[in-house]
Amino acid sequence: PEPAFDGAIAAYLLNPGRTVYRIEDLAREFGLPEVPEGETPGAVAGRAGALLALRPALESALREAGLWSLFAEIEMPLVGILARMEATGIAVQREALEEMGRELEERILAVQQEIFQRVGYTFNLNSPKQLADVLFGKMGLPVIKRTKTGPSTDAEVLEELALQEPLVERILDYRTLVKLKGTYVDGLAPLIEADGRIHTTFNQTVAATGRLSSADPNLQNIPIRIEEGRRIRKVFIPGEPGWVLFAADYSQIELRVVAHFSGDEALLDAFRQDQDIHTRTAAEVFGVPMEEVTPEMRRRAKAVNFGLIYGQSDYGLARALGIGRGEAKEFIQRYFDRYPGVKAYMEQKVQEAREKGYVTTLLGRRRFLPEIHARTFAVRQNAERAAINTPIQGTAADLMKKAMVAICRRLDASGLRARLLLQVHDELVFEAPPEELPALYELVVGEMERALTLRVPLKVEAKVGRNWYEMEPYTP
DNA sequence: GCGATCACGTA
DNA sequence: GTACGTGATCGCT
Repeated sequence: PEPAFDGAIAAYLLNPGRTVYRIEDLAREFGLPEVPEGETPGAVAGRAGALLALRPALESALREAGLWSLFAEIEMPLVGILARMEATGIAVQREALEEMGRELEERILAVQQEIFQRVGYTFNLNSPKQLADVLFGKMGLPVIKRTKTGPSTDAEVLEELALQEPLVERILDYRTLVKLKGTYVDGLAPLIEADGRIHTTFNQTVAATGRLSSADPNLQNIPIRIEEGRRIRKVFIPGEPGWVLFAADYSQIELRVVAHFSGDEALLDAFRQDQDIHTRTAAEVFGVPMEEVTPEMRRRAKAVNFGLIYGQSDYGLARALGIGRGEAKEFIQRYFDRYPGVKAYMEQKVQEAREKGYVTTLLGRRRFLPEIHARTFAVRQNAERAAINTPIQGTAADLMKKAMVAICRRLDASGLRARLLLQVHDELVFEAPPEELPALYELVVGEMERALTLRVPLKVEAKVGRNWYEMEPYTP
């Protein structure tokens, strides 16, 4: 049975930047009588009473803010959907996970040995401080950048140092292996429950942009980019014999949202023609036909497109591409020359945040940005980037949530046995009997593509596999 | 045991 | 440059 009202979710929509949802605090905020704190029967009863009184106050506030339909038609129905996803969980091959652990352990010991041998003594390789002493003290390597407490030893720094000291490459290997074993093998193993499945918690009131988050464990950050880590996905399997995993993900959802909001002709055109967006951007920015775009040009254009979503600065783009600020500034300049609608859109969002104090998504979700008026430049700039990014990231979240509600409603009515397991921001993961795939595809891809009508088509790509590693493109 | 810090995984 | 969560270390209580 679906809950009718959740005070925390109401409070989240009214201000998604809040971090606590204590009834005592909400009561004060909405002008109710003071509620006693503590765990005495009186305090507990007081909170129950206050929550009852809060309901009409929160409901009126939602209506006044134009958030009622988002609350009633998307967020509340989603509560039950997420609860079911959590209860269902995802099956994990314990044996395979443990085998990966043993293999990683072996490799870690070997790499560690090699490093200690070269350094001449042992130390705690997991301590950035001790590592810094070795690299910048004993070995006399140059400090590339600093954290607030000392020299930085992050991957970016180590990659640069590796050019002059091969040992550093081994330290990078060590970091990768330890991360995989610690977070994804030793971290996940104890969370496999008696049913052979891992049950995450989807948090619906944490992310200020409207996204979900996943914790205990976080199943939204399972490695995929690097092959080494990607292998972790092999242990995530369908929970019924003969079943498969089915995934559907939005293609370039955030840039499509930018195209919709900005109305920029070139961007709209690119998506209407279903072009490779990074290649098209490279062609525009470098002034060549799409056929003549080189991999390097595309790589740079891709960074510009990402930067765009994040509210790019010349400084940030320069860092991402490892180029000078002047050159980065030129790229951005050229981008805005070719995509003037995007430039105008970004300026408009910052202005809106200044005037109204908040920005909104397509479905009216709002995020307050009080720091848009900060006296400190860096703090203010951060708020300006959030003003640009939130409507984009948040609208993508709106779309996905709306699709999830529609999909689950239809799935329930369909008699299909397929189950929704995970949401990873722009992707949904199901387990299903293979014979249901054609119907599941139509249902899921159809609802995702038609969740909202934008000025550009929404594109969804489907994949199927015997585990979360072996996912191959699927069309019925 | 707790919190800050650093580092690093995802979209 | 956006948004998250987790693990190890380290200094503190």
